[in-house]
Amino acid sequence: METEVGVEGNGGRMLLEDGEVEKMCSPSAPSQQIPNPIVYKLVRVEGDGRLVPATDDEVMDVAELFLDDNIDTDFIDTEQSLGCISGDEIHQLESLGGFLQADKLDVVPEIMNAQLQEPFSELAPDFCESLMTECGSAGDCPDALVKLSEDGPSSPVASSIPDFSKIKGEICLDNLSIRELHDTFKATFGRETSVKDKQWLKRRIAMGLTNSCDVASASSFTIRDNKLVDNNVSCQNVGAVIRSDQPHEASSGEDRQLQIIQSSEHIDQPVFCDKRWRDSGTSENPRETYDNTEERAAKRVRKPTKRYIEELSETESKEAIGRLLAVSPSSRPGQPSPNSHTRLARNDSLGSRTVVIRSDSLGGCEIQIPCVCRVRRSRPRKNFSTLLRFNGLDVITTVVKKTFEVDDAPPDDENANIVTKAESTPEQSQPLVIGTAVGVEPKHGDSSGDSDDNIATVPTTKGGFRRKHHRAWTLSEVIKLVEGVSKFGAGRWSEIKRLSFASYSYRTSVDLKDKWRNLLKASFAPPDKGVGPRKNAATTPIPPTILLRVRELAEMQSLVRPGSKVVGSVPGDNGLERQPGYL
DNA sequence: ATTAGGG
DNA sequence: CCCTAAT
Repeated sequence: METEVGVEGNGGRMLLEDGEVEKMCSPSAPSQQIPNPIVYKLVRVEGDGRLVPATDDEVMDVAELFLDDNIDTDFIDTEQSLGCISGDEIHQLESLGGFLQADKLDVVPEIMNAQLQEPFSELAPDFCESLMTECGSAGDCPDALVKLSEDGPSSPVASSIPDFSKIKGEICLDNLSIRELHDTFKATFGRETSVKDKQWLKRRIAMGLTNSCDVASASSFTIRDNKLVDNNVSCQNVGAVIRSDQPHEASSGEDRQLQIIQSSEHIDQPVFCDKRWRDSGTSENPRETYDNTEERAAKRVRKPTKRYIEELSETESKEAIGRLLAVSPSSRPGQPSPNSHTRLARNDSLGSRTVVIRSDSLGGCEIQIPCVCRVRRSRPRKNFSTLLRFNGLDVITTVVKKTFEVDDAPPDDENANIVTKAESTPEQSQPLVIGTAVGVEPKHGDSSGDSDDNIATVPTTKGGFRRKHHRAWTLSEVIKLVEGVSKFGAGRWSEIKRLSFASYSYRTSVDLKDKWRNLLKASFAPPDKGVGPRKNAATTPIPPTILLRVRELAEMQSLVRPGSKVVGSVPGDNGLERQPGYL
């Protein structure tokens, strides 16, 4: 999809050291009609604080997050108008000064919702329209959303580059006229503003200059050598806001992160990821000082509706679902639910993250398919772990791995094998829905009755989130195991797994090994003092025959194995009489 | 990646 | 079942 939605007119321009992103953000054609376009651009913050244009994969990653709503809808609360990353990264963000505007990150889903509130509805209806069209029909939103014109036909609007040379020396905002304030604003932020509120302008400029919101009383600044000198308010990293010929040496974050930069004319609100913005009192809230008019900019925006999410998801995964349904004929007559449906599942175990899960009926078994429908072409960047969250309170450092881990709730039934992890790598375990070889035969009419428990991820006491809960071994599984061992020998568990447990995707080779160990123990252990009823029926009683067989096999194995711990036992001696050769 | 063994 | 160490 070569749609270009990233357009930029007079909007903010990011200050990237080598202008690379600037190039990428060069306005595309529609910018003439759309005075207030919105630009999303992904950049990565290098360890030295430099910004590096995001790679396609990163872009895709973020796009997925948008679609998947893994960035919780909470963040859509723009009331806070703050997007914060995490405490550790605040510095970096601060160093980016007024050029990070994250408070409208949700604008994309919003826009596509077509039920926009100001200012977007008035801003760029065409833009919205095209977005909707693109996403609705093509079902390829990620690309459409983030695809930025890398070779925009138009030339960059030079005037939108902040130019601190214009505000050299001492300035006193109080003495400036609206017009001068506008100029200063532009010099500070690199874009025009139409706001006529002097107070607001002053605040904004002050904040821009100081990279702080503690500008309650500050109105005089001295700019020298592109640096803010000696003003009353805290001002770290002012240099970062100022265009400089030298690379940013802003912060010293170790991690590279993806960050989303967005700017829009009507959001004249630089975002400082600083608690002060939130915590500051009423008079400190920039929104409130700018609350009175039709020009009110960043207004609270609605969350994307469920419907939106669903539809989007539907489009995205329709194909995959279709495949799955095609290869998985209904095998359980007892169950109705012919129609697939989706539902929105919310997983609050991990900091209230919303996960969209599609529930579908496959062969009578409900299968949950996380709507992560885009197949990543390559692995994400190693440290791509920090994502934005826009909830006023918290900052989230969402590790992508964990984000998707939740989705990794195997169907836990015979159909489990149709949902597999592709590209499962240690660093990244994003489950992908793919149609796999389903040449599997659930033939054993045996009671593989555990087919329908919905086992999901289980949070561990401390940090981790472990997957399965417990899956009782069925008799048929045990038998298969025993058979496998007899065929391939104990220890060849990966073999057994592959050849005998192909249809039990949830049993790993380790599981097999463990189970065998247990079987062994059981088989050699005293034959159960059959004292009355087992209170714990949980333990599937293993038929003595099986146990016997296990013992046989164990002995054989021990013979063959180098353990040679075997006592005077001759090959062929089905040492049923012999007792445990514990090893 | 697989296996073995302990927890 | 999980984790880890050793292959």
